[in-house]
Amino acid sequence: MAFQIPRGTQDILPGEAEKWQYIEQMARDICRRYNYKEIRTPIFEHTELFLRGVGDTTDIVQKEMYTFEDRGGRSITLRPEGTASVVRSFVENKMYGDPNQPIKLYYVGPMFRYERPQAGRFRQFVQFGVEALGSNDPAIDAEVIALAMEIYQALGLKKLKLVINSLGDKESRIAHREALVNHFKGRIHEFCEDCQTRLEKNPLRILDCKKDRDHELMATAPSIIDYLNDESRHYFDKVQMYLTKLGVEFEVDPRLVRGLDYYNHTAFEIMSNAEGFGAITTLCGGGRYNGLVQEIGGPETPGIGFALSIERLLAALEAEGITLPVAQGIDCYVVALGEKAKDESVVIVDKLRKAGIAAEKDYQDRKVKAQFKAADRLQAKYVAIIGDEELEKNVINVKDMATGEQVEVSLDSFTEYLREKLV
RNA sequence: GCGGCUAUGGCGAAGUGGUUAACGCACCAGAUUGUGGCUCUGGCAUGCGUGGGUUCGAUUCCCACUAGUCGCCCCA
Repeated sequence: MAFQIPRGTQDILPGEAEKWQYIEQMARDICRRYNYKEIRTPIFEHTELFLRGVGDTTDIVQKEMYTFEDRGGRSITLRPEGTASVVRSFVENKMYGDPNQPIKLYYVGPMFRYERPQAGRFRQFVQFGVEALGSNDPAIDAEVIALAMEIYQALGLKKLKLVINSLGDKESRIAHREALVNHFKGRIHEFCEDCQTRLEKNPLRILDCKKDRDHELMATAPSIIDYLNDESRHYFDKVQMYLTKLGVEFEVDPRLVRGLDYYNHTAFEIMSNAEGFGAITTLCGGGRYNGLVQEIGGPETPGIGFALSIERLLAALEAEGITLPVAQGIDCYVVALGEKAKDESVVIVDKLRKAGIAAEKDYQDRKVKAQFKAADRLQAKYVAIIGDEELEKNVINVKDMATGEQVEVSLDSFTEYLREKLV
């Protein structure tokens, strides 16, 4: 093959693209009802934004960002996620000055990560996300979570699990981190190499380790929940209270963590329980990031949001055997016989189309039989047959493909006739 | 960045170190010179991911590359 699609990317072909449209439309509609407005930001940003937003401490940034130099020598990065850009725009456009607080935004679009493709992971993938900036009310946390759940439920997914946790505020996090380090420090040599580096870099991640899962120190490790100060505890309680009031079922998982410093308080993930879903079960991740706006150069502004991948959403739908109600067939296929009729058929389909009817005709010079087959393949509800006989009488034969019934209709009233039939 | 497995027509899938590379689906044509979904008949890969190498000869053996897939690392 001469050309191949770049690694980790995919073509979304007709048949598949309709599902994307359906999902995006559903998400947009839910956002409209929750009063979240769309924001469109560029697909690339100055690398510095992500270094700041995501944190350059980890080697992830070096390893997994799609970074390159443009012709002007600037370091550019294809956005790996949506939040940094949204916050940048929030600050740059001074949305913090808008009287309509909180600012509630959503976005859909491609994101890029330079990683080895595997199940549910691509180099270009599409995320849908929302961000609510400017409110410190636990009710907005619950709202954001409920919105995410509603998207999945509206699409018919049943096998969902919502887990939430609180990372507390800075004070709580520091206390917890210290406790973790003390807990593992003495016997860290009993753990895997990764965990030994994690102790320094990110002790929270030790709790996630698959290899050392059964180590006795794991079960007794200090839980963040026990280190929440009164304010954080209270905040978390309120979030749970609101979720319960909203009828959103959840599970508290103290092991659910977020690596970056500006994350605090609420963290949540929505996972799929569906069988045969593979190693990756997380569909959606979100949390509160009260430090981020300031980090990006804006005034101290609280924020919370989530992002979900459409690819994984589709995989979850597949795993649950859900078929989206996407329209496929056309309304009418016009079969033409003979030169004159063929010329006339061009005008006939045009009339149908302008009347709002999805119509198609043959362009391959096929015989009648083949034209019918084509109509069948296109799942045409009706086939209209026009030939010399019909032309002479100024009529057209209309066949209902489901029943096989065929009636003769005057050419003048044909469009109207079909329109009534299709209602 | 690391490891396992894989790569044959539009799709699925057999196969062999040596004349014409099974079969199924789809598609096209005919049986039915103006009517689909069923049936029958016929057609449809100068080539077996790409590039090298071994060999008298490779789709089949070896190497590299590319891609897919599963997993590791990590997951903002």
